[in-house]
Amino acid sequence: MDGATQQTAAGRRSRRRPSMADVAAMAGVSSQTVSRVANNRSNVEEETRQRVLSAMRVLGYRPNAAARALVTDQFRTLGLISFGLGNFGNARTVDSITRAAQRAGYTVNMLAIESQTEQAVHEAFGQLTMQAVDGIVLIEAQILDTPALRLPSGVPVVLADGDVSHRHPMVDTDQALGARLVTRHLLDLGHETVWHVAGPEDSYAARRRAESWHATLKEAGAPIPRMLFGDWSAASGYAAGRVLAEQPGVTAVFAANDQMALGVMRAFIQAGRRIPEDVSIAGFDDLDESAYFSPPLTTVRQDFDVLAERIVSLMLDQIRGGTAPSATAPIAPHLIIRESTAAPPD
Amino acid sequence: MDGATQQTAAGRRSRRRPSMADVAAMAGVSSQTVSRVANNRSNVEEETRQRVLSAMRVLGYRPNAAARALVTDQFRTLGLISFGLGNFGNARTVDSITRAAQRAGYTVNMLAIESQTEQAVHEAFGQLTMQAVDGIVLIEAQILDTPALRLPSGVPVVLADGDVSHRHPMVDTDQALGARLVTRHLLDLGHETVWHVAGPEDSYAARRRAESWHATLKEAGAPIPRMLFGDWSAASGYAAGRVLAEQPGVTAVFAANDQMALGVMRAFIQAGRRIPEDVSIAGFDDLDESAYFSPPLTTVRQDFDVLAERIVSLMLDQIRGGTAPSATAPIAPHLIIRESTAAPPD
DNA sequence: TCTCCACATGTTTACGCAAACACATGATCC
DNA sequence: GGATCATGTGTTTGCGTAAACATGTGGAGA
Repeated sequence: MDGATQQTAAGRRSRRRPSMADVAAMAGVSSQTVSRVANNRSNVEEETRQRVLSAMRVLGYRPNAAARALVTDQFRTLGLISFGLGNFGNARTVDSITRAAQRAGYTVNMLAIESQTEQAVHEAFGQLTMQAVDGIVLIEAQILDTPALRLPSGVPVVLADGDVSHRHPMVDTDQALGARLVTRHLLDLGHETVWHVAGPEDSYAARRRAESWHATLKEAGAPIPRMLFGDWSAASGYAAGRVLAEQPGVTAVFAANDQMALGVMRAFIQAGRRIPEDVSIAGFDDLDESAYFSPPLTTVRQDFDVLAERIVSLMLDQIRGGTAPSATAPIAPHLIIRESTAAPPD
Repeated sequence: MDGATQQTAAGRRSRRRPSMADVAAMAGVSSQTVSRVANNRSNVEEETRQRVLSAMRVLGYRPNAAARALVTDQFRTLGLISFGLGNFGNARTVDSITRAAQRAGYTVNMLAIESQTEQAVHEAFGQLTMQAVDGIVLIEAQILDTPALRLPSGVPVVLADGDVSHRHPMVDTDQALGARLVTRHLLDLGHETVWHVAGPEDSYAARRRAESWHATLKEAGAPIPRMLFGDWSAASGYAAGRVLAEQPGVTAVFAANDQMALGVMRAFIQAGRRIPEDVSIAGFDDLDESAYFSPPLTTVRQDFDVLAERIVSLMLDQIRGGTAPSATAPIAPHLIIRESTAAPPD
């Protein structure tokens, strides 16, 4: 009986991951010295260090992240709330943020939300603050300043491409400029006006692109066609494209992202309209793939890396300094002209 | 002087995030009762619970993840090592894993590695084990069993679409079956043989697709053309496509993923060859977008959700049970025939 | 009526680490 | 040659939480 108990205890003990104390015992030093070696402080004699290091190796020691974080009060992890990686623009953004964070020695803890409801954002936020993160990045969240959704304080937050908030630092792409560039480009080509397939109504980026398209047309005195809505997917672009392809007057379409532009192109081609001879199509994002569409897509290039760089540095400022950094100017995108746009047929 | 010190101390105290002790003091209960409320245990009187809850609200209390993890020994976070989200197939996989993990109450902590070198994988692994994770998922890592790269034990690991390992559970898509399906499809259409644009040489998935393509041709007694290599990107597919478009005999091409297939299609179209009348092109992955290429792409659909579901459940088995689960059968992909493939010209 | 038990709550402890402090030892300076 | 200092190491402590154990209360069952 006693033997069995012993064995169980031994089993349990050996299953337990080794701690500093175990390493210390084996190396014949204090656990504090082990700590010094683990954090490679300079004030440890070389011979001692080697002894500790080899004890670590033998025991397979790994520092316990929880204990360390409890003392240092940091995890070197950023929380990230986004709408999932299905949307390529999102995926690119998240990719860039991950890399930027990594360069700063941080990893990224992801949480995807399905919908843009206050409820969903709030829940995600709650879950993430209970997670081991030092700060939270919110992508494309536009409903933060509603009274119902008060983001809990005490956690550094950075907003990217979302609604204006006076309570948190933000980073933004100049969506308006991008939309203006494409719209003008199409108008300058000689098109009487430009149709628009917008992103979902609850997306802030989509709204700003649409507003700017509208303003640009108005400035130019061009007629303003009714806007169509998609959900960023190629399928929704295709659906919108079919509607547009039935209207004979359509000669230029600006889709709010490249995926939808792809769908729009497909619909027109299927309807027997040539691009760009019969109709010009432009997108937004400039995915790596867009240059290989048939025809290659005229679009607006976003600099995801710069965006990510800024997000991370704003985050680190808050984590380290505690100061609220000033807002930075929005990042300017630029127009990439390819073969999907041309002068209208006469 | 004393006043200043006082103030500083007070400032510091107030800046500190409130702990259970603070909530307990305000609610006039012990901190253990606060803990019970926080974990909503049943054995707390309703009136007490409300008192604690409101104290939490007033103080803006959030549980400290580090302290909690130190005691419970779990973070409810999975580490994930992949090659970045630039590749859409990867992005889809990561997206599915994130969602599957979320359903199980876990978040995903990402780390992207640039290259498939032992060094990079090893470093990523090291960094992640020091992070606050309960287990680590490795996607497409094929060099794990080299003697130099011994994954540290003590951390649950699951391998996805990677090299065979006898030390860790794995989940796999049946790459060979997928490649066989497309190749056979093209052969059955009447093509004399099928060219192949493979993924990078160091990718296990790419290698298996290529091997299966080769075997299928051999079985059918078809001539085996020299294989071209890409890096999964549309640009590399385009480069390969230009080479192929110069060879007049090419009537059918199987690209190892949809992005490269897009590039190949572009190259052929640019060379004045019609798809599928002059040449058939097929891909692998079935991105949502592939149905909207011009023409829509014949490809192999991978079920990323099932893959993710299995990965996560294998992970949880290890975390909870500690048992090494048996290997599951590879996930069968299936062929999606669209308009990019047809009988060869006569 | 007394015992026993369910229930609400409090007290003590351990988790693993790093900061703060203490203490030797030997070199360096006037 | 004693004061001063840098260097390597050990000891003590506290971070915030949840488990384990302890206590007190009231009601059910004999």
